[in-house]
Amino acid sequence: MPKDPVTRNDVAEYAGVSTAVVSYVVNEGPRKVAPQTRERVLDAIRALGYRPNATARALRMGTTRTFGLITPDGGNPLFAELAKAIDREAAARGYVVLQTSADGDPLTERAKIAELLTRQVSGLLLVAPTADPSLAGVEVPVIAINRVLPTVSSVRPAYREGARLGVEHLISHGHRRIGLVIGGAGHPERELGWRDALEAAGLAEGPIARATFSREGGYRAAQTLLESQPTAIFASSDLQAIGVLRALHEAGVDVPGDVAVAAFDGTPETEYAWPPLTVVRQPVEQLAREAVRRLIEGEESVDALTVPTELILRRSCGC
Amino acid sequence: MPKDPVTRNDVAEYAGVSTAVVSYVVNEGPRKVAPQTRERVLDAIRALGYRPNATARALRMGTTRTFGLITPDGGNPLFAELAKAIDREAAARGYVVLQTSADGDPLTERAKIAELLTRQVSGLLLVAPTADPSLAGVEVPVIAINRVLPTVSSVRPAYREGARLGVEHLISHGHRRIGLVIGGAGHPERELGWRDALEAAGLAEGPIARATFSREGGYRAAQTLLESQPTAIFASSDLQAIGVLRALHEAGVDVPGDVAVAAFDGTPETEYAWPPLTVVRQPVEQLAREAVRRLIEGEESVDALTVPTELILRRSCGC
DNA sequence: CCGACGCTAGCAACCGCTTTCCACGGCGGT
DNA sequence: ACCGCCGTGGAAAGCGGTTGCTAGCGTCGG
Repeated sequence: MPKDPVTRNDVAEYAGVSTAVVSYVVNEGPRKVAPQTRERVLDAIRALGYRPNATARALRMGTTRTFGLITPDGGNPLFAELAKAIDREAAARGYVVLQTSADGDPLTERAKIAELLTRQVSGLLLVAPTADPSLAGVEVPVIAINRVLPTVSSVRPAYREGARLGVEHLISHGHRRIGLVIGGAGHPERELGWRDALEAAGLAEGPIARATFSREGGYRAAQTLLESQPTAIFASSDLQAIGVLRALHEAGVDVPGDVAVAAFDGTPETEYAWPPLTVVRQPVEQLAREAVRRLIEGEESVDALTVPTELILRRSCGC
Repeated sequence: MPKDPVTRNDVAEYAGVSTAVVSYVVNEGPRKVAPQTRERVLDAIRALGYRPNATARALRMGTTRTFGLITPDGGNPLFAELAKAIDREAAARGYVVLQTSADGDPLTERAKIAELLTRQVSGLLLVAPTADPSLAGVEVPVIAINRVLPTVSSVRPAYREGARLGVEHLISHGHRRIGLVIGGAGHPERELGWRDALEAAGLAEGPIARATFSREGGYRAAQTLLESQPTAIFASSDLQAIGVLRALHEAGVDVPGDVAVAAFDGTPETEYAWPPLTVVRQPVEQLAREAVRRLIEGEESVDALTVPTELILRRSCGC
C-alpha cells in the first residue's frame, strides 16, 4: 500500500492498464473504455484512495478553475456576505475561490493581484477596487463589483436609484430636512440619488457629512449632522448607520420619533439593530451570480451591469 | 512581443541564456549568476512582463503554498474576522488561502475537504468543524480551530475559563439569577464555565436556553428565558446576544437596569450594539497566528492549544 | 608552460496529468 | 479471401517550472 501521494501511475499499475486509460475513466470523457476495464480501474482507485492532482491537471489544461477575490476588508459584513455568495456560486460550477483583503490600500491591492495572477487564477473579482488597480498586462478576465472601472466590466447595485428610493421613503413620512452620511470620494452615486429625491420633492439640500465606511465613521458623522437638526438621516452604508444609531442613542434622540434613519446595504446585522433599520438592500446573491457568470462565460466587450435594489421597511424610518 | 502567457522560455530566449539561468535569477537561490547575466535576465523579465507560473512550480516542488480554510458560515462575523486574520497571517508567510463555507452540513464539509485536497493544499484549517469530519487518508497537516477533535491538533479560546470570567463579572454586579443562552450539543465548555462561576459563588443554577448560534436563535432563547425572570443573561455567542438584546427591547426590559447582558466572542459588532455589550473577547489574531504557525512548522504530535480570552467591560453589564 | 580548480551556464530528467496518434484484433461487406 | 473500419488500449509528447550533473573557460600555482 503506497504511503505517499497515490498517483495515476500507481492506479494504472494496480489495475494493469496504461495511465491513459485511467485518465479516460476519471474524466468520463468522450473516449470509450470497455465496461470491464473501467470497473477494474474504479476498483483500483477506490482501493488505493487515489485523488487526481489538480495542480498537474491545471498545468496541462492551462486552467486552474480558481478565481481570485479581493475585497477591501474581509471583516466588513457586506463583503463577507458577498464573498460567501460568490463562493457558493463558484462552487456550484466547480470553481474554487482564493479570497483575500487589500485593506483598502492600493499598493496592497496591487501586490495581491500580482500574487493571484502568479497563481494562475482563471479570473479576478475585484470588490470595490481602488480607482486604478493597474490592470495592465492582465490576461485573465476581470470583473469589478460595486464599482465601475474604465477598462473592465462591472456589476453593481443601482446605487443612485436605490438611494433615491430610500430617501423618497423618508420624504413620504413627511421629513423635509434629511441629512446624508456618505463615504469618501469615488462613490458619488448614492449622494446623487439623495439629491435626486430631494430635488424631485422640491426640498432644500440637507446637511452632508463625509466619513469612512465604518461604524466609527457613521458615529462621528451623525454627531456633526445633529448640529443642523435634521429630522431624518440617510446613511450610505449599514456600518455607518449603526454608528449613527449609537450617536443618536447617546444624544438621547429617539429613533424614529425625533429622527428617522434609513441606510444602504441591508446586511443581516441591520435587522437586529435597535430599532431595526429600514434599508435599501443590495442584491448580493444576484451580484455574485452575475459576476461569476460573466467571468466563466467571458465577456467580449466591457460593460456595466446594474442590478436593482430592494427597499426593506422596518422600524427606524417610522413605519 | 508575445501575446499569450510569457513563459520562462521566452525570457531565456530574449536574454540569450538557458531556462535554467532564469530559474536561478528568479529564485535568488544558492546558485550563483554573474551580475551581468543577472541584469540581462531581469531586463528580459521586465521587458516581457514575465510572471512565473506557480502551478508549474507547485507541481515540480510538490507544494502549493496554499491553505484550505473551511468555516461553517462565511457570513458569520466571527468567522469572517477569523478568516481575515488567517489570511493576513498566511499572506505574511507567502501563503494564500482557499476559503469556503460548509453551511454547517457534514456532507458539504466532507465534499469541500475532498475538493481542497484535490487542489493539493499544503494544509487544512477547519473552523468549528463537525464532530467527525472523516479525515482518514488526509496526508496534509490539519488543524481544528475553536473545537477539539480526537485526531488532529487544535487551537481554541479558553472557552470554559472565559465564560466563567464573564459570569463572575455579572455576579460581581450582584446578580444571583443568571440565565444562559447556549448553542446546540458539541460545545459544552461555555456551559461548564457558567456552572463553574455559579457554583463558586454558591448560587443556584440559572435557567438555560439552547438555540442555534444566530441572532434569531438568541432572540427566541431570550423570550423563553424571560419567563423565569433572570436578572442577567450570558450568551455564548455575539450573534445570540444581539438577538437577546432585541428580545429584551421588545419586552420593554431595560438593559442593564432590569436585566444585564454579557456575551462570548466580542466581534466589532458588539461595540456598537445598544447598549454596548460587555463581552469575553476571543483572541482572534492569536488563534489565527498559532493555527498558521502550526500548519507551516508542522506538529509532530496532536495537541490542543488554549488561548486566553479577554473580558471587555462595556455598558450592558451595568458597568 | 601546464594542470587543476573554481566560477558560470547549459543539458536534461522529472513532477502528474491530458490528449493526439498509432497499433492491433475482430468483424462485416464485397 | 481481402480490405477497411470500428472499438479499444498504449506510447509519448508536452504543460512550465527546478535541479543534479556536466562542460567550458579563465586564472593561478608549481
